[in-house]
Amino acid sequence: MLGTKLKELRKTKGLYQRQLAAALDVDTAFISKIENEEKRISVDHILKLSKVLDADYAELLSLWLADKLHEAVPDRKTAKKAAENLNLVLSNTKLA
Amino acid sequence: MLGTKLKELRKTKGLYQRQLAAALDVDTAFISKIENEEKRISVDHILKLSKVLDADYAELLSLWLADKLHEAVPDRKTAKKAAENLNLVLSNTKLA
DNA sequence: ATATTTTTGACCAAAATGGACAAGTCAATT
DNA sequence: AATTGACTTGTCCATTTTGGTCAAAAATAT
Repeated sequence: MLGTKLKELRKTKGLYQRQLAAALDVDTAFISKIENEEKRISVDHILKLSKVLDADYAELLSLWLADKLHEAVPDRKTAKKAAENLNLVLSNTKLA
Repeated sequence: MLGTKLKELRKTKGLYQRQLAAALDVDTAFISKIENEEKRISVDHILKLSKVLDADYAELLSLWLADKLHEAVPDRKTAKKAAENLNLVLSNTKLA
């Protein structure tokens, strides 16, 4: 999910992988793998990319989270239930 | 979050760590660390524990997910936003 | 045809995971 | 005060995962 989204964002921005690679200080092979969901991206990379791509960080994060969830819980219904529950849990959590 | 919840569940069920350890085929030291949030628990362990503890799997999963999220995104507000977004993402996903 | 971009496959070091084991602590009994 | 049972803590280890690199191949313009 996230990789595909990143690729879309990059394309509509008219950027090359090379430019994202520079922003993260990695090579383009790595970017390619991220975009094709072969490698997972770390959260601080997401932060940087959200800036370069002018995208909403939290939105990208939610895709990252969705990937994690689906990886761990293949059953979509259960995953969905867990995600709904997550919001309940978090809304009962006081913010600092 | 999850470890603490598991400990509570175990206590109210009047079980010993020993019994959970048996269910997962690990030693009690490991259970102790899970309950005290020193080690992360895997998803299939969660499944087993949900049975032994007679708890809702999806609910436990949501705590597992919350832990993951907070680990990766220390900022609570951003985490919350991402979690909300997650539901949007998942509800637009067709179930198979 | 050739230049540029992207993908693929093999590989790697470093870190994280999932434990075991021994020894220690803490309460409750005896 | 000695023992027992439940839990915790520290150290250690093998295996797996992460986070990439590099070279070469394949697509895609030009």
